[in-house]
Amino acid sequence: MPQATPWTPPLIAVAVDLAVFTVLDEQFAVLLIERGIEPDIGSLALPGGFLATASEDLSAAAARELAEETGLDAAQVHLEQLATYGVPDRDPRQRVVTVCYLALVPGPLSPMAGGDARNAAWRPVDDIEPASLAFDHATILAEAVERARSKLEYTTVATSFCGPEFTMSELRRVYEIVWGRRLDPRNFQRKILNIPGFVEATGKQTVRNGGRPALLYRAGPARLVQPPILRTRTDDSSPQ
Amino acid sequence: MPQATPWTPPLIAVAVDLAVFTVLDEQFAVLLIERGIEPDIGSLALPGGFLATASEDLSAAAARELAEETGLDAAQVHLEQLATYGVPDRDPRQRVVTVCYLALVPGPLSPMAGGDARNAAWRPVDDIEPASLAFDHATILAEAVERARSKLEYTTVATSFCGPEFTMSELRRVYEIVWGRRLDPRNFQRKILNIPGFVEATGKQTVRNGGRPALLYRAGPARLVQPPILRTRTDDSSPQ
DNA sequence: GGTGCTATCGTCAAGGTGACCAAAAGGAGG
DNA sequence: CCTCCTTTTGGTCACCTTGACGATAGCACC
Repeated sequence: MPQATPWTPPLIAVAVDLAVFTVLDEQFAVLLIERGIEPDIGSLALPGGFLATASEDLSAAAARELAEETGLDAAQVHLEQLATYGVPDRDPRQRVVTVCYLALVPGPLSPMAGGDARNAAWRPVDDIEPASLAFDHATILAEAVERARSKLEYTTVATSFCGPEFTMSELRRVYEIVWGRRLDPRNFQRKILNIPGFVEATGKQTVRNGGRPALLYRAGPARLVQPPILRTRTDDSSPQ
Repeated sequence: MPQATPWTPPLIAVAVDLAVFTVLDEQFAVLLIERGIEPDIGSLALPGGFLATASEDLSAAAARELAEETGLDAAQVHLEQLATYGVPDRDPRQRVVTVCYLALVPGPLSPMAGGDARNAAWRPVDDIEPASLAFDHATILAEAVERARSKLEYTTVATSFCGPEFTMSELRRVYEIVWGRRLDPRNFQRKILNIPGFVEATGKQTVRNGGRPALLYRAGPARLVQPPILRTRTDDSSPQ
């Protein structure tokens, strides 16, 4: 603790890491970069970096990194703090405390457009070998995946994976892909529509080739869902 | 991001703050200290401090602070990371990033025994004026209170507020006091006993003055509760 | 027009929940 | 010993949500 005597606290490098998720190509995917510098050169890692200056805000740094990697403005995506990781030897170079953020971005609209996409790529979370990740990013990624899955239960963030307008089927596919479970279309629609403020009808409907046109919705003002939409172990477990 | 050029990341003071909660005297209380040094001298604040050395682990620092303030070993209490706060001007002296931890300690057994209890005291959370708290601790405390309340819904941490053995009524009082709601004793007991691993019967029962003796339970191995125990807005809202 | 596909509405039984009655098991006081 | 009061515990019942699933609407293609 600080004293009147000239004791000064130790100074530490603070970084911000991002776990950016999307639903792309019928798969739950995360943005990973291939490291081009030591240590762990060649390994996969979550995008991130140190604070730019000693006075940069944490959330501002997260938004800056997100913009650099995906070209997306933080106002358009869901961005929240996940946790902070600071085991002393997690980086062999020096002591680094990293504040990790969770970002959910819409699917087809976000192929790293405008980002300085050196070697960043979307990877399906089910295909990632934990051992191929640098530092302690396997642990971070596992906690981020679980956070994202549970967030779908008691919040409306699933709409963050969709575009500004979406059908009930598209929203349901988000749940099915992220959870890896099949959901009944009729029960799902009943549940969503019974939650006040989850979605709002736009009045429009899709024009598609084959099948009845679907009504289009946009995200509503509600953020929390109570009671939650629980992922039960029933239903089919094959998402596709 | 780090380059091969001799760019070095800014170094920042990292602190650990604690939101230590207990159920004491039929009230939901948090441990606060009265600041003896500038800035915000005389204000109330969450206990905490800077990392002791540049190589101290974050959770180790939290456990050390907890032991200093309460004399409790971290193995006996529930201790989890809450969030990290790093707004640039939250401390007027210098840039400080603080990792806040949430601790839940048992009730009568923890009156700062053994701690260097300078001016630390339990304060009922309902009696705390937000403006009387230093720095951004009012925000931190509000989020910690909400985290603790919601944790009771989907985990078994409520047993952390009880002693090693407790009655169903004592456990129910924890929920009632933390949530500020009355709960039906019979429905509560049915719900708890239907959750596998929440509590285990000890076979013993209380010897008390008046009323039927209550069975004694201890905490079970379960940590997560599914489906959650929801705090509905029904029931009486007066906890006492 | 028939077929196939998707979306949407409705029905029904099973399980969980809140509200509440009733009984068990002790102490205090007459 | 009996009654009253207390607290704990077991049980019932109506209501709601949920999962499972039948049925219909609306469009494209052949």
